[in-house]
Order: sequence, then C-alpha cells, then structure tokens
Amino acid sequence: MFTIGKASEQSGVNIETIRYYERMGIVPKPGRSAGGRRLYSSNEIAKLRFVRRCRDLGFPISIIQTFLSLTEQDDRSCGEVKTLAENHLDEINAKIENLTRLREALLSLSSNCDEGTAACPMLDSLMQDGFGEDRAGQSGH
Amino acid sequence: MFTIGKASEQSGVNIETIRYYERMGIVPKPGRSAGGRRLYSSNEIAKLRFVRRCRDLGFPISIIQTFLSLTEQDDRSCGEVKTLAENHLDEINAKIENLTRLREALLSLSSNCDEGTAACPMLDSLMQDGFGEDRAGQSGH
DNA sequence: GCTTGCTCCTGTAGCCACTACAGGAACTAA
DNA sequence: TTAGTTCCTGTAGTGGCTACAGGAGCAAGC
Repeated sequence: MFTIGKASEQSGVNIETIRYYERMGIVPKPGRSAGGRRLYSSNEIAKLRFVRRCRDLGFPISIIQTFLSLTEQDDRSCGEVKTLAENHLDEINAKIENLTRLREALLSLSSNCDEGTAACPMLDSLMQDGFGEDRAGQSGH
Repeated sequence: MFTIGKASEQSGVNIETIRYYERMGIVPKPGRSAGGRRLYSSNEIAKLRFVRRCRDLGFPISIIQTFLSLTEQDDRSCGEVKTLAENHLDEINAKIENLTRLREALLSLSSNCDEGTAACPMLDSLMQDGFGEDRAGQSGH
C-alpha cells in the first residue's frame, strides 16, 4: 500500500487532483492508515493512471466515469467504448478544423500589420462595422 | 442610444456577457436612462463587437484589454499588436499539433476495438502499466 | 386606468477540471 | 528531541461565461 505521494508519482496525477477525484466520487475512497492517511493499492493507482491517460486523450470526466464502470462489468463493453471514442474523435476533428480556420483568419488579418504603421489595420478591421460576420460564427468555444 | 437588448443584437454579445464585461471592467460602464437602464452609444457597441471578434479569434480577455487600450492611444500600436497576434498564432499551432497527435493516438487505440469483443483492448491498454508514458505528456490542457 | 407580457435590473450560484493556500497533525531521520 | 517532510481538512480562486430568483420598468391594447 502506498501513500498519496507515491500514488501521485506512480499515476502521474497531482496530489490535489487525486483528492479532488475522491471528493467528486470519480475514484473510490481509499483505505486509511491508523494516523488517518490515505493508503492506495496498486489497483487503485492503476485506476488513477487510467483517468490521467484518458484526460491526456482529452476525454471529459463524465465519459471517463462511463469507461471506469465499463471496466468493472468487463463483458462486451467494447461497442460502447468505440462509440464514445468515435464521438470524441469527431469533436477533436471539429476542434482542429476550427483552429485551422482561426489560424487562416488571424494570418490574413495580421499580414497587413507592419511595425511602425500609425493605425493598426488589424485592430481597424476588427472594430469596423460589417467585417467577417459570416465566417466568425458562434461555433462552440 | 440603445438598450442592452439592442446592443446585444448588434454586437453579437449575450446580454449576460455584456453585464459581465462591465462588472469585470473590460468595457466602460455605459450611461443610464431615467429608469436605471443601460444605454449604449454605437461606439460602445463597436467595442463590444470588437471584443466578440477577438474572442472568436481565440484571444483571451487579458490580451483583448491590451488591444482595447491600444486602440485608444492610436499611435504606432501595430508592432505590439503583431507580436501578440504572432504569439497567439504560435499557441494555436501548438494546439493543432497537440490535437493531431491526440487524434492519431486515439485512432490507433480504438482501431483494435471491435464490437462484440469481450474485453476491450482500448480500455485494457489504458489500464496497463507501462503504456505510452513517453508521448502522453503533461502538456498544457 | 389597468392588465398583459416583454425587457431590464441586481445579486448570487453554477459550470469544468482543477489549483492554491491556510492552519494544523502525523510521520521519518539524525 | 528536534527538524523537516508529508499529509490532513476546508475553503477560495481560475477563465469566461451562463442561469436563475425575485423584482422593477415600460409599451400596447382594452
């Protein structure tokens, strides 16, 4: 059994974040030592590592909780996982597209923008009335 | 002069968000009608629209505040703007790269994952001990 | 004049996923 | 014993909003 510091090292999850996950019920409450300190089994540490890896892949906590409950009831969970992963992939692709469009917009805006000019054409464009209302939508941030 | 509803329509900024911007000191406090309602000039609405466009471009509020103060003192602000825009572009590029790597990782993980399999190889990989610790870094989320 | 329905007001709490701190208790090593 | 480290709980802050409660103002129709 390991203290929270070791669990943090081995899982790559910040100590404060581990306690946060516990408070939120994302991972089960670990046992305690006589002095009241958390003690983690290697199984519990594996769970923490799992959560971190999923977070690194960009999954939200709510999805990760589904994953965790699927790993518990280990029969034919793969279909649901695949669906969730594919939805997440779609979101990632959408974000990449958005950012790419953003990059283009920003590039073309700042390209006219040279040092020493009196009035900045980029700020000017952004302050103008009917500029770029078609492309710069309310698409999710 | 326009009420907050009209200002919201014309600027594309949510009413609640306009009040939030005012509270935070991002835009100046507008005048009030006899009944205590906010009244916006078209100049103030232009500022709101400017903030929204910058937000659409992904700039954080802190940078937008710098932009706004640069538009006030309209002499040779372009150099600073360009630098901020370029830094922001770097961040966007980094995000795109990160997401692209994420997409690859997720694709290769879920590719082995077929419907009906008993134990999901994706969840398995993520739960294993020494998997992918080199590439899945703590890079900023 | 009165009602209906819309817009607006303030203030506060919630969202996500943490992160940071204060003030104290419990271990460990010399 | 003492010093230093790790841990504990509880609370508040981050960014950028969004949502709601409970009330007030205002315009149009009867």
